[in-house]
Amino acid sequence: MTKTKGPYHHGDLKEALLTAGEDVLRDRGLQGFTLRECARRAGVSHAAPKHHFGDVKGLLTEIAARGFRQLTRRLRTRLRAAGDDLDAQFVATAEAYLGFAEAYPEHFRIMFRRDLIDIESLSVATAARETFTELTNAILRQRRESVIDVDSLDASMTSTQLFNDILIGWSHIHGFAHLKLEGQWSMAPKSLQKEMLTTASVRLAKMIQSEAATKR
Amino acid sequence: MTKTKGPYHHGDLKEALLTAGEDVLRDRGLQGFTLRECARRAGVSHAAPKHHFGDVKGLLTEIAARGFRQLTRRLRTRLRAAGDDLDAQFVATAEAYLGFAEAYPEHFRIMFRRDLIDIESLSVATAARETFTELTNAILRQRRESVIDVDSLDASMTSTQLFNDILIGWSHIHGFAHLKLEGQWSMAPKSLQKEMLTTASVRLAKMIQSEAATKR
DNA sequence: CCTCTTAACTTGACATTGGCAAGATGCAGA
DNA sequence: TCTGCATCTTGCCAATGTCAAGTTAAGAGG
Repeated sequence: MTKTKGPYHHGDLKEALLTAGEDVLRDRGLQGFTLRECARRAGVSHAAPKHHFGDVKGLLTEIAARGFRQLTRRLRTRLRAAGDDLDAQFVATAEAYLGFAEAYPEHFRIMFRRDLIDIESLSVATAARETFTELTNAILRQRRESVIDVDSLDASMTSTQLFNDILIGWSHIHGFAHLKLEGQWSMAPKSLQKEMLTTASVRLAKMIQSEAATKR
Repeated sequence: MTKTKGPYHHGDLKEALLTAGEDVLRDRGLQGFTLRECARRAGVSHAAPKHHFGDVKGLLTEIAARGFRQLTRRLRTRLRAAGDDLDAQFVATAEAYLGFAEAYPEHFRIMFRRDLIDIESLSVATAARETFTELTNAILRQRRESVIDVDSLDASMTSTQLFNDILIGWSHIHGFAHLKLEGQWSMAPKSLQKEMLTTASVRLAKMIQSEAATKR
């Protein structure tokens, strides 16, 4: 139980604390998440995290930023595997989002807790913008418009037509994932839930496609 | 700061602790919620809550149940004010849900936190079923089918058609409310957000109406 | 190679928390 | 009036977040 006489200077304590924090989240949950436990796992004293993150909010904020980056990666990976079919692409995005929420439930929780993290911090705001861009592109594809990069996000958002589609798309995907994560679909037959998401997502995808077509 | 020499037996401490707990949630947030602070506001000793709620999870669970009951009331009230127009009815449901989330943000948070509350408890499960029934009826109205009461919920849920509509409807409403609550629509022009929810909800309502009509 | 500034980390302390155990109180029923 | 028992208090413990002050060593400047 004694400290293994590591070097006084850790080398990369910031990184070590981040992964330690993610470990704590994974197997103790948000309730069991403590700065001191993170420090213990990183093999440093209980006050060591202060220098790198300030307080517990600072550490959670950086972990949340990692969550957004991971979510973005997942969205891109699954999209690539979906092929050229528009419906399949939208379903892939919805399933990737849900898959992230189920694979990293505690990350998902803190990412959407403005009281626990500093949502305005550079790292979170930047990472979240990247995620949001990916979701915007999911809608743009359904509308058969060209995708954008993160720098064009604000400009694109001035289109109320597009934003309305995004609102429908993100709310659908996020709402289902959040309710599923928190056990609110328990009244539904478990076997059908995944299939249900697919069916629902295809319906929305077709609606977005057809309404975009009629506007043309 | 000394205790004002109240009677040893409080009279209705359980109720007093619940309202005290709601007060703490309102002006200190979920982070600042402590059993001891609740006890202080109720004017009892720090261990008094144990007899009525066991631990902090027990108290939060009952507060969450109150949240579901309040949400149900709000859904019913706003629906009554919406008149006979189907679109207006669905918009009223969506706005009532969002309105609850904004009026009782901390309630909303704990209601959907299965790690903080006992989601299986009788009070929460019962209250949540009532809410879910109200949302189901919102969909049934769009489908021009007759509404149900809470006892018919399980039977109705065997219809995959209906459940798919519910999934779309609740995910949409809940997802928007949750994302709004946690500040994730910041990139959108604030002035348009309420209007945006209306427009989006009407689109979904019409989709549900028309698809139900073609199946007939 | 030496010094010395300073970032990186430790130690110790404090108020606060949740929860347990044991005791005090007084209501309700005999 | 007496007594059982739910109700509430007091006292305690380990754990936590954060702060202040001390310790270490990495690395820049000579």
